[in-house]
Amino acid sequence: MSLPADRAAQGEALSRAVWDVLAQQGLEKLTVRAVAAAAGCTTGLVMHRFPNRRALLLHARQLLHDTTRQRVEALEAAATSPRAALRAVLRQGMATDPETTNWSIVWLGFLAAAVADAELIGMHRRNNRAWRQRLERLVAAAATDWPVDQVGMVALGLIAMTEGVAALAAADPAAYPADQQERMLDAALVAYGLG
Amino acid sequence: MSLPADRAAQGEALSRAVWDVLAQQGLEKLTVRAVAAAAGCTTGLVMHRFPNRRALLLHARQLLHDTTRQRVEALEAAATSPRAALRAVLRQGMATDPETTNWSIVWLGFLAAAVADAELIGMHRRNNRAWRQRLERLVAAAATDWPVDQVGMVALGLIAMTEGVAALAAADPAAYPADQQERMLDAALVAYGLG
DNA sequence: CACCCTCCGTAACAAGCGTTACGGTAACAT
DNA sequence: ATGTTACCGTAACGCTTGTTACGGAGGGTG
Repeated sequence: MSLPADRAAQGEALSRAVWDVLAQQGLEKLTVRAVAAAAGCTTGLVMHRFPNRRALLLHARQLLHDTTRQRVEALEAAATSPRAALRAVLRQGMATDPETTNWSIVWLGFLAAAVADAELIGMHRRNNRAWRQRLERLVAAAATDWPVDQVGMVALGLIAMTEGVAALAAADPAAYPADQQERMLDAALVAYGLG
Repeated sequence: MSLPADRAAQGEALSRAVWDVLAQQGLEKLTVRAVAAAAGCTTGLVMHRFPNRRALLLHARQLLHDTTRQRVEALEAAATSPRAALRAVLRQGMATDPETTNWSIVWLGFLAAAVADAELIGMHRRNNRAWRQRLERLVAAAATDWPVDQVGMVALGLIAMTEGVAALAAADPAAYPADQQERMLDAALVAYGLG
């Protein structure tokens, strides 16, 4: 018989295949056949697991969010101070190694795909707002005496900066090496009074 | 007879149609037929003007860069001080109105399309490096006594922040209204000592 | 052994894609 | 008026796409 765990594991593997195709071949080549090939199966399995292509993309998008959330929560729990937690969480949002670079490319691909898909853009907004709230909480914990306005503006500046440098570094890794991104982040934290 | 200006104007109109389709329908629907429909002509004209779809995209991508460069140079020339020039140039890079929001979506679409296209990614890198040099020059002019390292880090932070907030605001305009972006920019400039 | 049910690979389908070839139209030259 | 040339709309081609339907393989159950 087929345990639900098996089906879930297959869905996860297919979602990972979606990420791979998106990172290596781009959104235009993100076809059901390409995903099946990347997962080492046929299109039959894919279409038996998901009702259609969109459902596959939606699942992969949500799994991407859940995965990064788990990773971020682990970083947050392991940090020794509020400022260390803030820096660790921001750091993983940049593209400082092949792994995070891949995630940034995949993130960009989903964002581009969301332009014409109401459900995808809805997921992006939910996830991004949660992400923003998390960072506002981290900034508030790192600067307990700040007014709410300042917390919001600084959190927004830090979110935008890391998101932006991740995209830039993903598109041109040679021009945006890891140490420059880290020094940029530290310079911003110091400038905001969070160093 | 057909002056070269006519052909150039047609190429420009088709490129604008590419932007429209990219902004309103997304990369996946960016077909030759959709571009022709947006331009009010048939696929025949498109394929007589450009050898193939890729050439059309490359032309539209380069024209996007040239257009923004012209706009930025006008802003820079009209500024009354180095700091005003820096702020004006950074400001237009965000998504603070429907026009700049559209440009941000188009920019994202081209970036996503560049993942699988060596020539598109090459254009992106050339243009982005020129953009970065421009901002380093503006930051250096606004803070004449800074060491080169600091100029580079601050310029990078500002570029990444505006690029990032443009993407976020394009994907979720309600959550990132124009005044929040502006206040975020001002807060960052003040924090960096460029207010 | 026979039966059945689940799973999934294979093959086909219509639709949409980029691209090509043809044919008509309008303007200019003679 | 007639021939020539440039321009571009129309229609078709082959290919790839998402999706569907069929059929076989494998393991429980009587």
